Amino acid sequence: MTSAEIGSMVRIYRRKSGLSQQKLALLAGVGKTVVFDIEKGKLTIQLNSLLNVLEVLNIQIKFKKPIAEDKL
Amino acid sequence: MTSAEIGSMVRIYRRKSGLSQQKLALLAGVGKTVVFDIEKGKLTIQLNSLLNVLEVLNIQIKFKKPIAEDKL
DNA sequence: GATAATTTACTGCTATAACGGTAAAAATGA
DNA sequence: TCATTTTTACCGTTATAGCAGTAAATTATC
Repeated sequence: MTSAEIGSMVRIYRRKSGLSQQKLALLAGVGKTVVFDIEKGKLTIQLNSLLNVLEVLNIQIKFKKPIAEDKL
Repeated sequence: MTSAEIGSMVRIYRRKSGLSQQKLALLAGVGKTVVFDIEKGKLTIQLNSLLNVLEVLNIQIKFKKPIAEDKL
């Protein structure tokens, strides 16, 4: 999953939610520039900002690990 | 998935990989402080840095979305 | 087509993340 | 136990992300 893919995913689900970038930014507690940057695929945003935006959009992060933790 | 969970996950798989924080930082192209901060659950790290670290550890990010994109 | 809303793009400022260096604390191993 | 490695922590400096403001371009709505 690249940052470009993250960006287009955010855009798709933001629109699906009927939110403008500005409203999403407000709800996520970040500046509108950050939402714009995320959708643009910018790599140098804070994890913080991305997590807040994803939470508003109800998108959960999961990790596909090489080995399950209970096998370690 | 909180940043604290991300942090402990990184720590677990870093150790499993037999890497010190310093070596992981070197491989990921970030400073040792960043690896330390990630494991500590710091929220204000760059997405960039996290993605680089996860890639070294062979951990893939996935997203659980409210609605599949092909249904949109 | 005209109007309004939204997105894209740029700017300067401010806050702060990233960095390497250093050192103390903790863990590891001989 | 002693030595070595690793982790945790703090520091000053530098680079830059985030921010609001603005405006142009694009898209949507009427």
